[in-house]
Amino acid sequence: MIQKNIVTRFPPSPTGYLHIGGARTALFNWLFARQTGGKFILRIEDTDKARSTDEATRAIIDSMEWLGLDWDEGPYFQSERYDIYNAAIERLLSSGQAYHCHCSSEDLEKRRKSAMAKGAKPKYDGKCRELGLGPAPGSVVRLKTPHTGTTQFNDLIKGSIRFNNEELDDLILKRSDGSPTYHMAVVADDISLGITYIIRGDDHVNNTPRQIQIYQALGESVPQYAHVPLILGPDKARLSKRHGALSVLAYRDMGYLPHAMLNALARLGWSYGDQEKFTKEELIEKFSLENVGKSAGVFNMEKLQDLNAWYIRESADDILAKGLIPFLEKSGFKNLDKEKAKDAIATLKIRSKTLVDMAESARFYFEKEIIYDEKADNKFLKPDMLDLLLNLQARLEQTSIFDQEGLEKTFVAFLEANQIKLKKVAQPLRVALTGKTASPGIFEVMEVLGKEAVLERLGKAINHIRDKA
RNA sequence: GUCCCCAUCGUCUAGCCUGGUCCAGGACACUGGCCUUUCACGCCAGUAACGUGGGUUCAAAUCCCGCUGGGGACGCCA
Repeated sequence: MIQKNIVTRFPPSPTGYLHIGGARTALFNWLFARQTGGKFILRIEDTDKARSTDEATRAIIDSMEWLGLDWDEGPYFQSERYDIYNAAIERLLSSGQAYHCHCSSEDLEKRRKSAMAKGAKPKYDGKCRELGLGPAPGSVVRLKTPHTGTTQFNDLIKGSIRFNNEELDDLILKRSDGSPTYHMAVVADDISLGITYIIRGDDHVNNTPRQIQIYQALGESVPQYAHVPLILGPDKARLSKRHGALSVLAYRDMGYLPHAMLNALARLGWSYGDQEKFTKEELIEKFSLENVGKSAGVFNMEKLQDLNAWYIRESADDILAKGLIPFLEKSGFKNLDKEKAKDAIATLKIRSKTLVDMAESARFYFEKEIIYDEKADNKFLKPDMLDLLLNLQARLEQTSIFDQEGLEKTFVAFLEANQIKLKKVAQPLRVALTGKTASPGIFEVMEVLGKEAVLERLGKAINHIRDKA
């Protein structure tokens, strides 16, 4: 499998954000290139001027960068490469492999419809094929394709795929406005960039024989193809906007780690035995087109979430801090104490599914004033706890060692003296310190908060209980 | 409609090429239990699938054919 000079590419059209299907295609191309020591090229297919935007280009690049999919060349912009396409069209024209066609698009549309109505495949009828017409305003250039025989290729994922040439028609290479069509631009670009492996979505299978015919007409060697099955929505229909969050960047904003995303994307359609989790290095080492499945799959958000939770647990605190702080800032906590944030993260990481989640549960650490959850307040901050809490307050005031170990010792003594179980004070204290009934371990919370804040919050809770009585 | 592709638990998948070791394995989700200062984590257990009909064979999830179902493509979009 290790070959030199392997070149792959990812060619999104900047008509929208990068969605998870595109991201997976990019990932597979990237993995294949990295694994073989080849090159990975980014090319922006912006020949459709009406629909392409700079904003979309930006979003695609941001997404790639967030995922860590770096490219060796590019981004190339097709809109800047018309010379290459025009040269190819000229070559085809002068060798008689292409011809000028004067049929109008309205006319063609009519003929397509009537063919469909008759139950035939709507294809160009070849009206201008043998007319030997020259260029004219409004005319296009078409490829003169073979009518007989078959066009076949060996797909690296799906195996041998064969089309009867009579199914294919004379596709347009150059539009009436002079711009190249998608097929022409892709093939000319892939030739000029030396692409050897084309890994793309399943929806291009039908385009492949047409593109192969262009390679053949140009006398160029055809690259290897690998068509990756599409990603479907939960309703098994093709993924679309109505399925919700599709943009890669949306997952970033929901607090997913890029590596979790990468791992989830890789495992959608590809597998390596029973292994579920892969480092980037393992992905590069173990990926293979051979192990990409043939059938379309549904993107499983729950699995992504599980993966994300796992990677959060595994990540170092300072790395998580970098990711988390923007989310905390977004919810209004500016100029945070980074050390405290790191300590907070250490207590939160095993119980957070996403960074958004974590930022939410971290609030109490940074909040000036604890707001008690109503139910928690009613259940645990009751007058009959007053004596015990006062007793605890007194004892904590005497305590100088405020780390988990020291606190545990203090509590053991305190519990023994009062003949109670930890359970009895832990919940009221938790509510006093965090406002909620669920939080990290009580000693962890106390250590991160520090003696001063603990006593302050405990004091407030005591006053709050007194107000009730 | 025509062409192309696909078909294992709810979902992602292993197994299929090289039939027997598969009354089908893993993961997520779900259910129950254990652990426990709460919530989690962790651990243990459980529910759950070879679309269907035929053929080949001593033997089929695995090979062949039909059917059904799903997806994709049929643009001067990419």
